[in-house]
Amino acid sequence: MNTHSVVTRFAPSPTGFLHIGGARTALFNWLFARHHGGQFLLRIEDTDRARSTPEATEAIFAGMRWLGLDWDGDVISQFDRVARHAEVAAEMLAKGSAYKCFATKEEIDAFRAEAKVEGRPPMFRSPWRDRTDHPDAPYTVRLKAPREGQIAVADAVQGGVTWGAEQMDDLILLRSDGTPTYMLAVVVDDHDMSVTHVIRGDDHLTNAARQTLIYKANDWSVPVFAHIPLIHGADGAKLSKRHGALGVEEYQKMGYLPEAVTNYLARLGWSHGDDEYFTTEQAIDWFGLDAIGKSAARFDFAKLTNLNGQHMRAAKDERLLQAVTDFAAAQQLPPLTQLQLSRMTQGMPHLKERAKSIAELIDLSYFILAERPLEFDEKALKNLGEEAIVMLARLTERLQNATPWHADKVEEIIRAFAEDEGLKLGKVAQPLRAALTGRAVSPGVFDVIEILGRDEVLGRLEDIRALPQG
RNA sequence: GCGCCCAUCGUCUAGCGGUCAGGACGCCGCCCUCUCACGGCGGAAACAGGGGUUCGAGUCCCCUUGGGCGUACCA
Repeated sequence: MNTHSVVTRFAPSPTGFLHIGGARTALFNWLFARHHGGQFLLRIEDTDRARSTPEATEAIFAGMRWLGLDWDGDVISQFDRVARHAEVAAEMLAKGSAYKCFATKEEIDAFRAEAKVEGRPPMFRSPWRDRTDHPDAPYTVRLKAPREGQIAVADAVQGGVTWGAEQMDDLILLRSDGTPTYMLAVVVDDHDMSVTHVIRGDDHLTNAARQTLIYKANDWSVPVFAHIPLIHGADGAKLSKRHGALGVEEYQKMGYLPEAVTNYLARLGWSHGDDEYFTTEQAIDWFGLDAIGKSAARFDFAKLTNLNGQHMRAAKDERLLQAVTDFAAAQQLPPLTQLQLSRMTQGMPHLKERAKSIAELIDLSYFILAERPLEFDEKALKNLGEEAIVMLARLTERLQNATPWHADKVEEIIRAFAEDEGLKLGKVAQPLRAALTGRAVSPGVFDVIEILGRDEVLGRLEDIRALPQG
């Protein structure tokens, strides 16, 4: 074990569910830590008391668990650390790397308004930066940012990025009510947690520069930054609910497998040669910051769905069965009966070949889940005309004597029947499928027959005689 | 406005000076076939534009255009 080499963290604010973008950020941090045998920490950025909720925190935990992103150690609450943040601010004040600013919100607003009119940068320049007189009034603690030179960030993904010092303002560390700002809290927490690699969305790139200033002011070592490109919607615009910026639990409800979501997310912005389909273990094996691209990716449900189909086909039957029951529970469907469960188990090898999601698999399982008499969809009905029903009645007689009741035996009988009737197999199989499944699409009829069992098959064949014609 | 980032098929991407610009999803056609799916074979489909550098540019530099992000006593 090499726990000291790499420490990453995921630091969501608990203001909503774990959306897909956050999930990918978490995934990258997790993959990187696991690849290096390091630690992956979880910190909840709950300093915004008004917007943070315990439900959201719970949703984030649930989402990460579902994806299999396990974190090390205890979850850190940023809010619990406000005293520590204030302490660091006090130290900076004492060292002179920060100062008390007595400017009021109104004064700052006025400054900005004036700057805009005069075409100057809207960055506030506090008059209190170099003053030593301290009125008895509320104040904020500001960083005394360098006014000259360059500030550089060596980003593992973006490369070297520099800003002129004139682009940096004296950002607020502590608000006038004494609470820390995000900028201070993140740096202090990451430092205290010994985070070595900060992997996050590239919307934070400029924050990296400002945060670097805080690290330097405290003589702390700066972590490796890796700003990964954001995910966009299918139309290239910012990801919204319409596009898939849903909570990860929504993906579960749509019937996606976590390993497929993980696979897809990993491929968004990261690549390993031409590999498209891979397991989470392989992703851990292969993952590295150097193979992360710089441009934003669009979310594509079609590809996710395809990957999901591949993962379903590769999944063990029992795992899929579990996913089915979980899915049913999540959808608040009635739990499966013993009979349904056993038929489902038997049918799984045939079902999973055809479904690209758990939802589709369940839909395809209608013939397993339904009770007699079946409901027939339109396409099934088209296969059950008068002639077909009479034909199936003749077939039923032969089927009754099938022994053993196995797909192979049944196939033998049906093929012989078709030949005797002078019909192509399809002319028999399609009506038969319709009669047995209520649909025009299903696993192979011979398999369907074996799964359903003699009594059920014969029963269903009898049922269709009652079908109204016309 | 200012700053920063980005730009290869519709989409995800490979490419790291010399390739017929490769793969995957999706799409189209054919095959397999009891339906569907799987699988197999084939096809259409891209280096945003313009300047340089170089014997040679998708690859390096500059500009334009188009996107994105940031510019809070939010995180």
